[in-house]
Amino acid sequence: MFSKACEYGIKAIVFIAVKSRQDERVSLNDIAWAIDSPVSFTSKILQKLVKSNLLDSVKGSTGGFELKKSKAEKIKLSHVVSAIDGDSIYKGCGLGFHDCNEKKPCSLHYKFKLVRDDLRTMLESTSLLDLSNDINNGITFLKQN
Amino acid sequence: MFSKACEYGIKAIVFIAVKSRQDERVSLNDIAWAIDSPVSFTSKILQKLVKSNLLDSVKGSTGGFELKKSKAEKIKLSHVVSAIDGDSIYKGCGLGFHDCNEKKPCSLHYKFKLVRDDLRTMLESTSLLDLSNDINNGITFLKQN
DNA sequence: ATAATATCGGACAAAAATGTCCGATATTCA
DNA sequence: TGAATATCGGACATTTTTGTCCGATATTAT
Repeated sequence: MFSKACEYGIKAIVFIAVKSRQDERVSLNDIAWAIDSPVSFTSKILQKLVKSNLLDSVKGSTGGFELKKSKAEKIKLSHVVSAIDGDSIYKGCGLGFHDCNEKKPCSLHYKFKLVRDDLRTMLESTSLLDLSNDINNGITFLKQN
Repeated sequence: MFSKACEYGIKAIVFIAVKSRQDERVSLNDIAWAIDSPVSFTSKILQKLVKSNLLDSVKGSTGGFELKKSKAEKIKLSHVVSAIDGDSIYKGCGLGFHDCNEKKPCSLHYKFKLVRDDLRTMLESTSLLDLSNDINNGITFLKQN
């Protein structure tokens, strides 16, 4: 479904959202430990999210990553996925056609569209705030052990 | 969403289903032309589907690939996807956890589960016969041009 | 100032997915 | 029987994804 990079990216930004709401800036190492991901690879993904303006980073001794509070409810999962994997997973054709639509539908079009639009709605309506709330309330987790 | 191999695999087996219902056996070259896919790569994918017992192949001069008529309505998209990509796309965790469930749900679990189960239902209820019907009726296509 | 510590950026490495090539094998037809 | 033609199977090549390493840069605290 999502690439590994995207899985790490979602976990990372959600973890940052959780910490940022209590004004804690987190370092790359903290993040990688918290979500159980390879440090250097995670670094690349975070850089991409920073460049996409979804995250803020601070260099130097007490630096790290943070999410401006005002962004937590504005940033949706769709933005994160789009920044890393692109939007074809929730907007594209199931069989990979570039130009598949009602006028010229691929073999899976009608059945796939329903599912894909559900995915799209889910991604576009779920905010980082929503996800960080669930974690704060102990309902969900970012790490298995 | 699906791998390239899986996209080709679905197109290929649907094309074979269409031809097989009028008792036409099709060659690898015909298939690759019909679905606009790289010939040798398609060959590998078809071999996998044959080994998974979703298809039958016949060697020799008038050989090719065919789908036993009785199989067309029994084989669902889920079987094809599972043979090529595995079933994690419609059964697995959205964040890649091996052991994500109601007891220990990942951050995306509840929202993702709804979409994933829709996908699963769609894949498990759509048969090759369904898809070949739509093509026969000129409703859908396997090739863009 | 300088040392410590953090991200940034580019080069590099390994693994997986995608795609190619060709000889071996099986079947049909003349 | 032998030539033609199809899939099969393995080795190989390319591209993308995943992951590592390290010097450069920026910030903080001593």
